[in-house]
Amino acid sequence: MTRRHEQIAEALRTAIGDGRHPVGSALPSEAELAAAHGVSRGTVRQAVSALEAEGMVGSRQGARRVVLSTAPSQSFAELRSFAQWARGGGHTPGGLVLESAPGRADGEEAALLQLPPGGEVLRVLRLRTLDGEPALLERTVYAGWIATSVAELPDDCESVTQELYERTGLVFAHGEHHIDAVAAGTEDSRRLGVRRGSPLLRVRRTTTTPEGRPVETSDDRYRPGSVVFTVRNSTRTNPLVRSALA
Amino acid sequence: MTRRHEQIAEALRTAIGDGRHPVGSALPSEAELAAAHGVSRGTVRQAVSALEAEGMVGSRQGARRVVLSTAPSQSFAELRSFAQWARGGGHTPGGLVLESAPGRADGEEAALLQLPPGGEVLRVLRLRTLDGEPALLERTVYAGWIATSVAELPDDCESVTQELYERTGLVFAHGEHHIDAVAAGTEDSRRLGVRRGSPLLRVRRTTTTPEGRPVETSDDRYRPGSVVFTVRNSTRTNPLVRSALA
DNA sequence: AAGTGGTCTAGACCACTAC
DNA sequence: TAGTGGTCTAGACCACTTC
Repeated sequence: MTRRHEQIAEALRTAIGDGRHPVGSALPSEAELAAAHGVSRGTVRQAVSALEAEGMVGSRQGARRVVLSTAPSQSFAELRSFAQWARGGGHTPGGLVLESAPGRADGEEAALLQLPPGGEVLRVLRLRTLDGEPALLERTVYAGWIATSVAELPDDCESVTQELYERTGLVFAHGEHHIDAVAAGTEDSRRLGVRRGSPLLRVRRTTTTPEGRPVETSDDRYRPGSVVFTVRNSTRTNPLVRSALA
Repeated sequence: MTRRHEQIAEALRTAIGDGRHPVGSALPSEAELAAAHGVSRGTVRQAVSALEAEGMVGSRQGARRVVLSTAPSQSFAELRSFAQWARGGGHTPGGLVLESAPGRADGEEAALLQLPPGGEVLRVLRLRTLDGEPALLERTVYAGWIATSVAELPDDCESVTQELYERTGLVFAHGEHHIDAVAAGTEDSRRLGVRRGSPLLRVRRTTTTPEGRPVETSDDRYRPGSVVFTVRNSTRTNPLVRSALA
């Protein structure tokens, strides 16, 4: 990484992580950091604002920045790719395609994927495991233009994200996630090994390319006790919205 | 608002919202926006990076920014305060304290609130309603130093956040939220009017002041079908983490 | 080749905090 | 009152996309 602001951010993350800046303590001033790293104040501000977006430090005009958390940094890749996330946490991911069939988009799917009504899609039902235990059931709908490549993947493909990137150069860059809780249906309970009606964490998501072109939309159901989602936010960074249903 | 970059961001949000920049279209270049608003490029970049953090636009080096979504902006205040959030969406919030009792922090609570083991806390059980319907059950633990002020609030206080601000000047600035799904227990089901064992969305959160001092930690359980959480993210902005349980 | 966003500099002034 | 972060300017060069 040759970018100075990213180097400085990484140095600060390390210093916070190993206790040189404990939670509750004040960070050096921007001027001090600029002098220490031999850069301008603007570059230092780029670095600390990254930490602020990650929720690791807080700031108030007139006072020094405060360390809020020592937690490691997050990554979109980890959120998007089950396999990358699992390996990053020291777990072993697994995947198995249970069903895969071409079809036509219904009204909602067409809107989410920005396809014409009745456009071609590929529906895939995939079971994901964590250390050998069923963790979530994915019902994914892929837009027609990527369907052929997805259909060619092996059934036990561990990381769809990585395979698609290597085969087609496709990059996932943006995502929208809706989180709620539902009761396990018949298929959910059979596939995940839980009782019918037991609580599942549902995440409905749509992912797009860097250009904003939708690639897939999915309904993921997590077995309780296997996974927790965490959001860290501040007055300045507002990643999460709570929405009421109609 | 006298800040130029915030004015420009708001103008862009409006333009995107009313269709002058449809989803998928390109935004004007930074140079054009700077000229149009009579500011430097740096100020324009502050404005568009706010939209990027909100997930409304995407960007790639060398190409113009792309509109990803027309959704309105989000706010930490809305996430933190049930009442503010509800009113913003045109709903009527209600609140009722069911139980309130002083106590001593157990190990986990002491750690979350940065109190000594056995430190004084105030435990409050509160039912929140949306348009008259039970929406969530809050089990909140307040740090001792704010407990007196909380205990003085009326039982049917609509917005705890706002009342505490007006009475003590306390501001909530940072939060960490852990989201999963659980089955309704006996008390949950009675208070929320759902069957025992039915799925609830659980959010465990800790909130701190701008200085990073923890104020409260809470276990909130949402009735299914009443509320959805939404996260929008990008390669660049990483608000959400998925964590496996031990 | 021209345009665009990403990075970086070296200043300036202001609002707010801490003492 | 001195220090600090928030805002803003007016440049510069580079990597990348688009044509």
